Amino acid sequence: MQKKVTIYDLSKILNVSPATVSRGLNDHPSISAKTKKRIALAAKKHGYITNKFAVNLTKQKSNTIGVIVPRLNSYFMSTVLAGMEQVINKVGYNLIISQSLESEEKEKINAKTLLNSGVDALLVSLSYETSNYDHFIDYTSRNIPLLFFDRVLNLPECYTVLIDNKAAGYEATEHLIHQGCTNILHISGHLKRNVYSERFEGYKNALQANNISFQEANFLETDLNPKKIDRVMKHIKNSTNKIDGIFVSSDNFAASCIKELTKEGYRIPEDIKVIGFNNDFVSEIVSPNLSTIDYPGFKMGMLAGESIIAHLNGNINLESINAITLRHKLIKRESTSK
Amino acid sequence: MQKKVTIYDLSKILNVSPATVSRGLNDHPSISAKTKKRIALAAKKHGYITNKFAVNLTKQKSNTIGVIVPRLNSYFMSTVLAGMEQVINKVGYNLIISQSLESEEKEKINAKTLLNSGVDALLVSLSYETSNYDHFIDYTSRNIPLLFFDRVLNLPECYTVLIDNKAAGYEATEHLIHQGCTNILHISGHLKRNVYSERFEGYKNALQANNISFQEANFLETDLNPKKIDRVMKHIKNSTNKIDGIFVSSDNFAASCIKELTKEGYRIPEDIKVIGFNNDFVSEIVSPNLSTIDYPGFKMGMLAGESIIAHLNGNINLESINAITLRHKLIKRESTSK
DNA sequence: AAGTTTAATGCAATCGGTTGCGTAATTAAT
DNA sequence: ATTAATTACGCAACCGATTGCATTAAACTT
Repeated sequence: MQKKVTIYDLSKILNVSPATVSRGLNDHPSISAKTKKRIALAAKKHGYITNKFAVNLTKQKSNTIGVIVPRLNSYFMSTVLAGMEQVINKVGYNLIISQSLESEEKEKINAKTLLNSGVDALLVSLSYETSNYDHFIDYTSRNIPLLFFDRVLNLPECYTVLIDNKAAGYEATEHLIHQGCTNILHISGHLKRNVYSERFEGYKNALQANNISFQEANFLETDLNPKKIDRVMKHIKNSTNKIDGIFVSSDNFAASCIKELTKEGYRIPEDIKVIGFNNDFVSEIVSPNLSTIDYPGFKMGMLAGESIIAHLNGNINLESINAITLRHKLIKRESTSK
Repeated sequence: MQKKVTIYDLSKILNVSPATVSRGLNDHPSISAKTKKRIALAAKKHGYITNKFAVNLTKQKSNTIGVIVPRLNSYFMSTVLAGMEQVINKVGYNLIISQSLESEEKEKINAKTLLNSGVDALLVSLSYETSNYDHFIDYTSRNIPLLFFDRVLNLPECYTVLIDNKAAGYEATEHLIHQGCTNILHISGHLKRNVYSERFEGYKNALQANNISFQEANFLETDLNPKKIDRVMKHIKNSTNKIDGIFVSSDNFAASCIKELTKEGYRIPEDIKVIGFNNDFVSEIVSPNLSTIDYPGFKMGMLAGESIIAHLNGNINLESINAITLRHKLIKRESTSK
């Protein structure tokens, strides 16, 4: 193994000071062109690579951004991350990614770990469980920028990137109503999270606007895990009024519903119409095709990444901005046709 | 904003030397219990957090592991990453994740960036394109452990985690044969990558073992992008001998095939039987259910993570091990039933 | 009581760049 | 030719923790 080459080694080789080598490598204006060339050549020749540890220490900056997501293995989240990674890498930053696995405890630990490892900023999408937010105080009190995306939190110092879930929930529900549904079941995630509570709001508003009274029995709070579909099926079968429409807050779960309902003899969309959320890949695969809300995950990731970078570079100041809302889109497919 | 507290601040407050504070915080045996307690208390009281930049510099180690994957937004990859993240976080390491987007150029850049940022090890799944491997020399020559998973490379110093793709390809193909198929199309990814070339080998071996001669026309090298399904459909329609079985190297693509074939009037599995690869979520959603090869992504991630950690801790030496092969499993579903 | 262990802590160098300030060398101005 | 202005570079402190090697203080031997 070759031992690592430092600017001190280069400075000896070139007979200049380490300061000159450092400035030369960083293209500092006060170094002459020839000297820069000599330095660059020597650096290449001896395989010099800058020791980021030392740079980080002096600059007190790691060029690294932390991310906490509920889970990595979801189509939506991995798409968001792909967007982030793309813009962030382009400007020389790195992404440290960790998952909370929907646990508040793990989210806290991750936040602390990332704080410790010196991330320059933190991007978070909250876990299902989280209801105490003290672990973010460490960041705000240290002026480390904090940005929430998708599953957000309305802290005064923080900035959020999301879609208008209330409007989207409204549109999805109204679409079902327009297609003739009158007794619509809403299968939601945990209401603690904005994304679900707001879609629920939208759902209720759409009902009201169309003179349909909301029934408690038509609301199901779940963890949207396709493996726990049984409870939903039981609920549907046992409902007193025949359910003729379902608005599910996740495509995966909606696809499972379609699959299971079909198996039980229900015809989709004739007996029950179904609409999902996310425009996941499965929505085009399931039969019948799933109507859904297009959710711009990749753009959300890019935007979150761009915003945080711009803030770090001092180009924009997130403190004056509250939230960025992305455009969503209703996608009508077979599962809700008349 | 509170200014950051250092061990020097604490040492002044407590009237001890910085060395004592450092040792106290690290539970060094030569510090008395009372002093340790005083130090711990003061640290908590003043919100001290260790400056990882300084630690990294002295220790020349970042407790960070780099990962390069082709894409983040794939069900399989995000599952692998979830496995890695889980084991790696548990032992106090962080994961820096980057994606090559199937481009050799980007893979090279990522490798360099990660090297620069001082990762302690690198985990790689190769891009489609990559055919030159010089960017990994920087790692091997510096004795930075390098581990390939899934899409691997057989370098002497490197360690790989994968499944037996040849056997899996054999089983998938033979299953189709057992179900009565005699003219089986294989839709593959780029043969440059082991995962695809070996499945192809397995496919050919299974044909041969069953006295079916391999037809060039029954092999399609693609990039497995569902958006480019047209070419495949054309191929199937134009094939001289009626194709009665398809072995696709990806569930997503297989699901798209089923969808499209059904649309064109083919009956699955009566006219054509289809088997995929990966046991992705969509395989259970598509109608008919897709037979496939179960591919232990989460375990693969865990194993890769555990191996690299064990190596870094000196518990095992990867240099003596060549490859770890995980168990796969044939999953028979409706798409290949008789 | 003098010498020897043992326990507890401090000194100071080190990791590898960065950067404000000073200085020598070169060029421009008068 | 002398002074002023640039240009090019070096000095040395600094970022914050770690650690080998003293050193001091306390405990133990004989």
